[in-house]
Formats: sequence, C-alpha cells, structure tokens
Amino acid sequence: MKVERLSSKTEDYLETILQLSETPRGARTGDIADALKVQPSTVSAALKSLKDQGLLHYEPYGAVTLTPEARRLAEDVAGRHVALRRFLTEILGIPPEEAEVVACGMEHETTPLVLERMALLGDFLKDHSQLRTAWEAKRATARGLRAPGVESGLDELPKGIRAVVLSVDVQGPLRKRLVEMGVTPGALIAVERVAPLGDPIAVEVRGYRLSMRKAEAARIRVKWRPGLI
Amino acid sequence: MKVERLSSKTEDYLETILQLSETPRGARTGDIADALKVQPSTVSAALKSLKDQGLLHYEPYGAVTLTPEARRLAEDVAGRHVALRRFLTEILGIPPEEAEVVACGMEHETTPLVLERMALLGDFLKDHSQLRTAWEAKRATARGLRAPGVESGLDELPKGIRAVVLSVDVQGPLRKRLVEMGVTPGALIAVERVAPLGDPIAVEVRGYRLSMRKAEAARIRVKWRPGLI
DNA sequence: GTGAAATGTTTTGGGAATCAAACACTACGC
DNA sequence: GCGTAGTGTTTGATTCCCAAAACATTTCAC
Repeated sequence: MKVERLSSKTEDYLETILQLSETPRGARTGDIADALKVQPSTVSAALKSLKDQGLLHYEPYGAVTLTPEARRLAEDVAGRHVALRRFLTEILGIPPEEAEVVACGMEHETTPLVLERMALLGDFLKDHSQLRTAWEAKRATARGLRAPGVESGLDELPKGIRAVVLSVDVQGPLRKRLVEMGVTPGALIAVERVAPLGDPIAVEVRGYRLSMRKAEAARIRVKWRPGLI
Repeated sequence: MKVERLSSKTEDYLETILQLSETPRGARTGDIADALKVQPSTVSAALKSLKDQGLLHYEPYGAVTLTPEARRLAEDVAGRHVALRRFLTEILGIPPEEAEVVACGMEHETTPLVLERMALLGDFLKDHSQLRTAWEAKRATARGLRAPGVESGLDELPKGIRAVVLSVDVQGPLRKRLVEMGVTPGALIAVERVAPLGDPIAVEVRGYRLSMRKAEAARIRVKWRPGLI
C-alpha cells in the first residue's frame, strides 16, 4: 500500500529481524536490542510502530515475523549491506570490522546504480589479475598519504563544480581584468563551459561570466567545494 | 573543549553555512533553509542551538559567521563530500546529480581510511590509462546488469561472512551427513577456515562444524547476509 | 521619511527515537 | 503446582527535528 520511504532506523530494525529470524532462537526482543545497541524498551516501542505500519506480525510476548512485503524490503537492505561491505573489503582493502560499520551507515544512503558500479568494478579487477595485484601492492604501500579537500589549478576543475579561489598567480592586463571581475582569494568560482578543443574556458564568478585561456586558468589555484552551480 | 561527535544534521548546517558564507550574499537564514530544504523557522532554531554549542557567532537578524573551530569542522565535512563525489563521478561514472545526493548522505558515514583508499584508487587508475579506458568501456556497456543481494556457491563465500543456504545439490552419503548436520535451505551458514591449499574447507552451521571438499561446497547455493560470524 | 513587501523569528505543537525505572509475563527447576 | 529468575512491556521524560502561523524586523520604492 504505502510506498513511503522507510527511515534508516526502520531499515535497521527490519534488517536485524530478518537476520535473527534465520537463527534457531528466532528474533527475540532482547537479541534485537543487543544487535542494535539500544534498550529492550526501545525495541518494544519500535516493534509496536512497525506492526502499525503493517511490516510485521507480532503480539506482546509472542514471536516476531516479517510480512512478505517487509521481508522483501529487509532482503533489499541486507543486499545493499553485503554489496557495500564486499566492495569496501575486497576492493578498497578496508579491515572487516571497519567495513562492517561503514557499510552499516552507508547502506541507507546508496542507490542501485552505485551498487551496480561497485560490483562491476569488482568484476573488472577480478578479470585483470596483474592489475589487481598492482593495485593491492599500491594500496599496501601507501599509508596515510592523502587527506580529502581537493586543491588544483582552475584548469583541472571539472565543469559545474564549485570551488574557492586560493591564489591568483597571473601578471599583466589579465590580472587587472580578473581582479575587476572579482577573481580574488576567497571568491567562489566555477567552470561553465569548455570549448571543444579544451581552450578557452568559460568561467563564472560572483555572477559574472568571463573567458580565459587554459594556461591562464592553470595559474589560479582553487579548492573544491560541495555543490553544483 | 568538547570533542563530542557532531550529529549529521549539525554537520549539514555547518557545511551549508560555510558554502554560503563564500557567496557575496553571505549565509542568510532563508538561503540556508532553501539549501537544506527545510523551513526558515527550523533554521532559526538550529542557529540558536549551534550558537549555544559555540559553533558560530550570530545575533537575530544579523549575519552568521562560523567560529574558527567550526570552520575547521565544516571544511572537513566539505572535504569528505568533495572526495566522495569525485570518486562517484570519476571512478564509478555516476551522473553528477545522483553523485551529489549520494555523497551528501555518505559524507556522514565514512571514515578517513575509506576516503584515502578511494583517492588512491583514483590515482591508480589515472596512472594506468589503458586500464582506465578499459574500465570506462566496461562501465559504459554494462547497464542495469546486476542487482545487489549476492548469491554464489558456498565455495565462493569468503571466510567469516554469514549466508543462508538456498539449495543443496549433492547426492549420496554426503547429502545424508549434510542434512543431519542441518545444512538445509534456510539454514544460516559460514565458512570458518580454508585449508592452506584451498581444500577442504571448514564450515559452521547451526552451531556445528563440519568439513567438506571445495567441489562439494560448490553445489551448495547460498545467499550472502550482513554480519560477521 | 513612510509604508508595503520581503525576510527573519517566536510560539506552539507534533512525531520519532531513545532511556530508566516500574511493572507484567513466561518458563523452568524443584 | 509454585515461585523465582529471566525476559518483555509500559510509563514518563528527554532530545532532536520539523512545520504552520503569528509576530517582528529590515529593506526598498516612492
């Protein structure tokens, strides 16, 4: 009936219940509480709410069983979880415990396309074993090298991504024009269009649009920001 | 002072405020509300709470500015966001709009190691351009192929991952032994140990442990489940 | 300057998730 | 059978997030 998106907590409950109902003990309140690290009283309230939403059959002090619809949803969540953890451990080489908690958080935020591509990348690396070995070697040797917060020249900024100007290492008449247009450290900037041959590029800054050569753009250092223009 | 982890909502507010304070308009209540898709009244309340936590300077009807500490935190969130979006678009080939919203959700659930490995994988593919081309080709041709919810033979199940038995296509005395030990459709199963040469493997099911040949394990279909044993 | 339009805030109320503590039920040993 | 230990539920309160509507302030056109 209702197609409303489940809250991430609801997804967690369904996933846990599915998991536990496959054990000999079945899904018991206390076990659910342990698994989700909450108090039994919280689980009790949650079960009542889930029952009201038609997601499970349950009477106080009785057994918990998912409805077919809820089971389908729970299988889906579990599938996302497994696919993510697999990617994190097998491709990125994240230790199992860390991968488990990250997958647990991300499983509510991902999309089918992302999961599909992750699986595809896994297959791809599997098909190119010499490559895979090289990747595993690289991953093993590089430790704590880079932190996020990308900085680059303006010429490397992808189209439509916002960035903040860090510095402008340009001289002569162009510098004057840039400053007049507001291209100064701290200004928000984006690349709007790149000519077919990659040069010149159209840039938007403070509501103005201006055009510059790629070589000039390379002298402008920027730091990438979230948000498209 | 306080080292408490920020809630994901708090992180969202800080990130948005940082972003907006780099525009000529500055960070205004209404703009924050638009960006986060909430009502202005909600933003008003949130700003008061953030001010109480010492994360920003703000007087009613006045301008919002982050404290240096909050700015650092916001930069960090923004960096995670950028790194994730970059991975999603450049490596996985996710369209920008979808990558943006997925990154927005995942940025609160990731860890430094995961981000580092994603960046490293980007570098790696950049260094192997023929490979990268092959990957992009594969990604372009495979559309909507696989959904999550991994099924495989028991022999392909990684050590320590739980799975549910789907079917047992084994005949003869081994079948009898498997059924007696509880290896039947629906049972929860896991691989406990793999001998040095990959054969035989030790399996745990319903609290029992048993050993079988890899070839036999291949006839047992399983569906992967979240959770380590 | 002044008043209407735009913008921002407060008040009020509600839903979701949580916990602690008091209370109810079940199951098992004897 | 019966009582107690273990398990599950209810109650009452808190915190967070959100919205609608009433109210306040600022801004800008004239």
